[in-house]
Amino acid sequence: MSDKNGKKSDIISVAKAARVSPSTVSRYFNHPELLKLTTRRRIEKAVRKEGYIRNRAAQTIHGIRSGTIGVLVPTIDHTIFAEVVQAFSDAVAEEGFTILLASHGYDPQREYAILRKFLEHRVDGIALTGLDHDEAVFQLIESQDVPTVLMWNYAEDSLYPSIGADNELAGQMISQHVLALGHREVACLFAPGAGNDRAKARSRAILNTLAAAGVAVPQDWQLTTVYSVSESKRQAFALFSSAKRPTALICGNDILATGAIYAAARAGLKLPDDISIVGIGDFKGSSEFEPGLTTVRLPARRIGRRAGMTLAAAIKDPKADRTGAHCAPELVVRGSCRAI
Amino acid sequence: MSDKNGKKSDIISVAKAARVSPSTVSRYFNHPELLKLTTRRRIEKAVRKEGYIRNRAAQTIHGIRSGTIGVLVPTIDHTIFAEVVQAFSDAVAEEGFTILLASHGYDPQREYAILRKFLEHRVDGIALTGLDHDEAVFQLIESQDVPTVLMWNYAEDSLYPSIGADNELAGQMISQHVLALGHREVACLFAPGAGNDRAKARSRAILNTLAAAGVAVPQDWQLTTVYSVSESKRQAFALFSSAKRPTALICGNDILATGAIYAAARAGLKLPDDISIVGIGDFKGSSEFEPGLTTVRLPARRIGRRAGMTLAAAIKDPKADRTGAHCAPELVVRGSCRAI
DNA sequence: AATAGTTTTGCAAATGTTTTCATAAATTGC
DNA sequence: GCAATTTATGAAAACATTTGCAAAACTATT
Repeated sequence: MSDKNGKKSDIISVAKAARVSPSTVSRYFNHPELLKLTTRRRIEKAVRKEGYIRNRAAQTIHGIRSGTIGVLVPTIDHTIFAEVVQAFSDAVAEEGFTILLASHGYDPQREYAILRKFLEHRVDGIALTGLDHDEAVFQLIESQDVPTVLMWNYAEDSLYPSIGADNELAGQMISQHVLALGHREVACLFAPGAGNDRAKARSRAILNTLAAAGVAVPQDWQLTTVYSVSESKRQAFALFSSAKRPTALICGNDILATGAIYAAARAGLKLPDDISIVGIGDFKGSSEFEPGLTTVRLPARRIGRRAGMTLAAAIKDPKADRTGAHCAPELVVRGSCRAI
Repeated sequence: MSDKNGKKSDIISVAKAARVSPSTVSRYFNHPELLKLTTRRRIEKAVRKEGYIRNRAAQTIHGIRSGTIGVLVPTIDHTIFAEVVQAFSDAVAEEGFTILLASHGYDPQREYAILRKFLEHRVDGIALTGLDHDEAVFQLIESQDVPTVLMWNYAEDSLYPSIGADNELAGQMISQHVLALGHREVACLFAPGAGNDRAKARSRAILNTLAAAGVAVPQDWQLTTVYSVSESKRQAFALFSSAKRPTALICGNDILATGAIYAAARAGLKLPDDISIVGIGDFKGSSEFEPGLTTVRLPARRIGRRAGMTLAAAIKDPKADRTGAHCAPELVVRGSCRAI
């Protein structure tokens, strides 16, 4: 706001320094091609001298885009979301947008409150995580009609363009693989479904696919644990220490699988001879375990990038293609699951 | 901007609906205690009916704070930064701020450009990662005098309040531990120091501490690798497969150590009997390995939270205490490093 | 050198708020 | 029931810009 002399530097002070009118300075930034080369130079010098920095807030009240996009994720510090956010941010940065980032911790109330905040800032677009959201959330978006995308999960009939993987399909793929390898004694380790349609879709699909093949997962082999290596390690360890052990453990995501792998090590079980473990996600590092984790890749970076590009396009051109995109999951077979 | 009827809804339309003047509506939001209860009710109803959402952009040009803080990290999708950002975001959210997040990928040019963007948005505060930045960056901050904190690394004499761990000390601590356990054949695996004062400080301290104890690390045992499990695994595997093996490997951070651990598994080496491996960071999950990773904890969450609180305080009260804070690193001894 | 045409610039209104100051309304004391 | 306070509201200026329109400054043409 102030240059080295402490004077505030606005478009007017620049205009004075360049001996032109404020309008001309405005044009210098917004339509430079309308200016004579010499005035352009003069203004450039004045801008530098005054240390002037454009004020987007003042532009925004003229209906000009704010250049911000609100990104709302459950938590930032989970590999998956961090990757999506990184890719998203990079993609929209190329188009000149900056992201407002917030996390709601799976709390619908907070999600609504944050969304309101985003709208107060007059974000040009909104990216939410997952398909399911409070009715109030959708109403708010509808009423303000801000371009919106839903990331991470994919469904053809989602309310807003969804860009992500079909989590149901992912669950199906991994269980089919496990079945194909001959496993019939299968346990599951899921993330809690509350406020998390991705987790819900996966566990549903896994259980259904197994059931369809005649494999029923007993109640005490259906474990649920928060998204955390240590928690899943504890749970899996308990499972492995019990009298009857499954031949395979299907985990709702790779983090859970990581915990399970460590639990197996602690329990003295060798992968994949003593126990098969699979995950969903193919997070950074999942390929590096010894043996590598068999999983279903959900292309986080691709999703983030694509979501960002779609949203940026929708903002720049309201008539742009607003259909979602399915970033197909992909079975990645490594050494952690063997045939029986 | 528009309610369900497509009419734009601003403070004036609300005023009309409530049959009061715009000033009164403004007061309803900013100084509700000045209003009569009945008018307050009337306005409340009108706001709801019109679906009005405050416009921070319009407030901001009145010199009112924008309610945003610019956070600039090298990359978002590395555990450490994700954790810091999460904690930071939570802390400032409590004070009503939303973060503008961007990553520069260790490119000073981009850092400067992003900073400018932040300032265009009239952020109320800025959080940068690390102590070292381009002269231009500091000049820009200086000229706009925006409250600023430097996160992650700590130094008493930093240009702006720094809140983080003393990375030099961390490097010292881990190498002292390794030395104390009797290791003399020590190899190192560092992250590249370019544009990364944290990495630089650590490797410097490690080498110095070892040297001071009379342990010289031969050139071909000083490995450098990008921040990636797969890369460090490759490098460590090469090291472990060579004719002469060190008794201990000190890694610049836990991610690198993770790769090294997998490399050991692949090379058929048992931890800690055949090789000792240590890291720096104590990232999520480092405790769960079998055996757990001996490392130096850098309290990411505490740093993020503290940085957020300090910055928020500095914004709200320009005379607030602006000294940094040292979140001391802490040696965490687990099973991955044994005495010789 | 005058005219017509084109390019460049400035004026003034507009944007959505906040805030100061003044006025109107309500409350109190008598 | 009236003046003196106190409280609640409105009018208008201010904030930092953009933009439509008109005026001024150039160029090209004759």
